[in-house]
Amino acid sequence: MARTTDGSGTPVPQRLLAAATRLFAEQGYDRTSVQEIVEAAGVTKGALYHYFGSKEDLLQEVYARVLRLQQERLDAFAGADAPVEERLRGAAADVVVTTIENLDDASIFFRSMHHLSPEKYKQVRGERRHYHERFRALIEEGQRSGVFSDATPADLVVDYHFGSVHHLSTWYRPDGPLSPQQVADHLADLLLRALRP
Amino acid sequence: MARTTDGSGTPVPQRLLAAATRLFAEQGYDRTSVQEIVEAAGVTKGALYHYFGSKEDLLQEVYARVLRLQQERLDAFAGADAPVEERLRGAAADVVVTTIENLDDASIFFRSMHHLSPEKYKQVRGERRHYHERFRALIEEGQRSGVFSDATPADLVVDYHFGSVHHLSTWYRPDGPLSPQQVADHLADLLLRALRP
Amino acid sequence: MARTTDGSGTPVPQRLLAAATRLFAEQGYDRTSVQEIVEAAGVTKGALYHYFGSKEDLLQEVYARVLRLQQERLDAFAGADAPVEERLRGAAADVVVTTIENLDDASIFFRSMHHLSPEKYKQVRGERRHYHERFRALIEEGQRSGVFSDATPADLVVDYHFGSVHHLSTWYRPDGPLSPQQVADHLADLLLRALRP
Amino acid sequence: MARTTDGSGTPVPQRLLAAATRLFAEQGYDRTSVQEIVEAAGVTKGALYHYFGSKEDLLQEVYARVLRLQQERLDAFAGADAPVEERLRGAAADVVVTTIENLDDASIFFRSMHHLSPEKYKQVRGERRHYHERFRALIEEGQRSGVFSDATPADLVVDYHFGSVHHLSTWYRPDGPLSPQQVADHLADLLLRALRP
DNA sequence: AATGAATGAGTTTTCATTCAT
DNA sequence: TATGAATGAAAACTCATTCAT
Repeated sequence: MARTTDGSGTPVPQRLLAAATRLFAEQGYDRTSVQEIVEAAGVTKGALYHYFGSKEDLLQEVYARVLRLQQERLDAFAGADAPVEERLRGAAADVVVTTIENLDDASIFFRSMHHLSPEKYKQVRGERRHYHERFRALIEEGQRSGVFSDATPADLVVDYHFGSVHHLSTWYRPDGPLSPQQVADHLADLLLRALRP
Repeated sequence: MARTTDGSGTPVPQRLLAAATRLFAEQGYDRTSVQEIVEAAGVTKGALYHYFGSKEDLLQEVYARVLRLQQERLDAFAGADAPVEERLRGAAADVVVTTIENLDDASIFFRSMHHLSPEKYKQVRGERRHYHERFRALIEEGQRSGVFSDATPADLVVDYHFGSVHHLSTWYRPDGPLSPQQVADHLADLLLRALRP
Repeated sequence: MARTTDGSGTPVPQRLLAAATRLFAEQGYDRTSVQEIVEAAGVTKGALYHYFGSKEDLLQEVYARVLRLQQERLDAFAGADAPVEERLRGAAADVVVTTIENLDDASIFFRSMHHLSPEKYKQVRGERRHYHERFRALIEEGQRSGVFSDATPADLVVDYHFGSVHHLSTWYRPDGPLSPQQVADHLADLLLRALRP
Repeated sequence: MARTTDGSGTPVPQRLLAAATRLFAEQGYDRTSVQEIVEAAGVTKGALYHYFGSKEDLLQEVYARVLRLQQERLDAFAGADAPVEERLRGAAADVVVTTIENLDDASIFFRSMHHLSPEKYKQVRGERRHYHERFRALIEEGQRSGVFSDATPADLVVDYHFGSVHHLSTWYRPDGPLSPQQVADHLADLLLRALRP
């Protein structure tokens, strides 16, 4: 019975994480008080500090979850058995779809990363860099094999694409004219067209 | 004379604005206290509140300045007497250069916009939309005349490019290998290559 | 036990309320800072805001207590089994005695009521009106039965009497020549003499 | 041209006093800022401090005006050539009428007196006491000659009546059913009825 | 595993007053 | 006679965190 004092049956730590994610996305990290989080999760402050060392830990947990998910998906697409342009297109479109499907996490990621303490920030940045490098390797592979133009450094191309991914949380609305998959296809298409030799 | 009590000769409001811009960019809006701003500007809190109604007004002033500047430059490029692909390339590269030259303003813009009160937020968004529409019109003009591919809606193309512009403040470092102009040329190039029919 | 960190054994909220009452009466609501209140109560600001939502809430609590007390006493006197002139005399004298015995509350009541926010003010006024109406009903009862003169509207008579009650905090001094009961008897006497047919 | 920079032709000090009176009555002394006063009067802060030494001086000026007026009127009524009950009735009714006609001044008087510094407060209290004594003398005169009952000390009777006068600003509304004169007649009547032997 | 009272340093903002001009 | 920039002290309130239970 412990850990699940409300009707939902969801364990307390997950309830806290879900509440924090929503509130951080809606109001920003600094504007969200610990009090609001525990109220939204239906627990008390003591419970939060029982499971998480600090408010910042909560934020880091959100990141950890997102990073893990995205890295797994990228690995799957990049390691597939298919021509490089198909693998890149698949990965580029997939990150768009999963970002849209977790827009809250994405908003938090790009808005609140700098609220982490230097050491945690460094760690997250490291994992992020690793992710980017995997993506870049895909582009370089295509450039070496002549499938992609090498007019632009692969680094810059990666930033060009991820810029548009970050930007999604600014403009994408679920009730807009395009489905997540349509947006993803368009953005992947733009990337591949830009890379045509 | 009362307006320039330190050696610089710079009027107090401008000193405050400069200090606030730097601090907001470095630490974020919420993490910057009014106390820090006035200390950096070498005045007292009373002086700040003599010129600005609130901390938020200071933030809005930063925006107003950036928006004004960018709108002016876009108008100049878009209205030039040249083929549409040259005008688009010029505008697309210019916004990258001026963004890099004012990276502080840009960081603030994309990170702290949501800290404005609803009404001020709406106003800034409105001006921003106007700016985007001017840019989109350029792309649509090229699509209609067949110079650009119309495979992707112009709206999405605009967001694709501005995503990368916003993203600059995340990765661009003045001591990196590329000059602002080189980055700008590469990004404009990617845009125009993606638009090739 | 956490609630009684000083020697007195009195719970923190009551200590705060007592300190606030005394200070509001002595200095007025606006002139009393939250800092002064918590110092007088021997706690910290955080503790105050743990129990009371705002400084204004503290003020309203003072009112609530007074209103409750006075309403109870009036009900007892008005509902007694005795001729109307005795019931009115009893009630009129009693409100004087209890006002003198709680002069601090009374000063606050008549000086600081208008410092409440419009909604809270309205609520207090409502309860106050209810109290006045009970008193007026007593006078009207006597007027109808011919025991009291009806030369003056009952409303005005109520205001006449309560004017003098409010006024007590301006002039009454515990070390003066008259005891609370003597003052009460005199004022009730004036009221009943004025009502003689 | 100096002293009358707006269209009204009213000298600046009087404009300031009028603005301050209205604002003090509406919002209370502490809640009214010097800035609000000068804006309402259409001048700047420097002008205010040119004419008045402090915000408190403004308050004292309001008092001085009221006290002077009321003392003059009381002297006229008390010194008239008429039976004492007519003189008392006249004075008692007159103070009600003039209070209603200057309700702003009255509100300020009874609410903000204690905001004066100790020395100014003492001075105003002194003048006020002098006024009360003149009124009391009238009652004592009637008591000695047997026209009024001496069951109640004259002091208390004065406080009884002035309590209701102070109270006027709490309940009297210009759009109510009774004219100032009617209210005055009723209250004077109550006083004299209470004093019947 | 969880409570909730209490802390104390921090926040933005207000304001009467001064003074060089 | 009047300006308005600037001061500096104080205001109410917030909040992440701790800890005895």
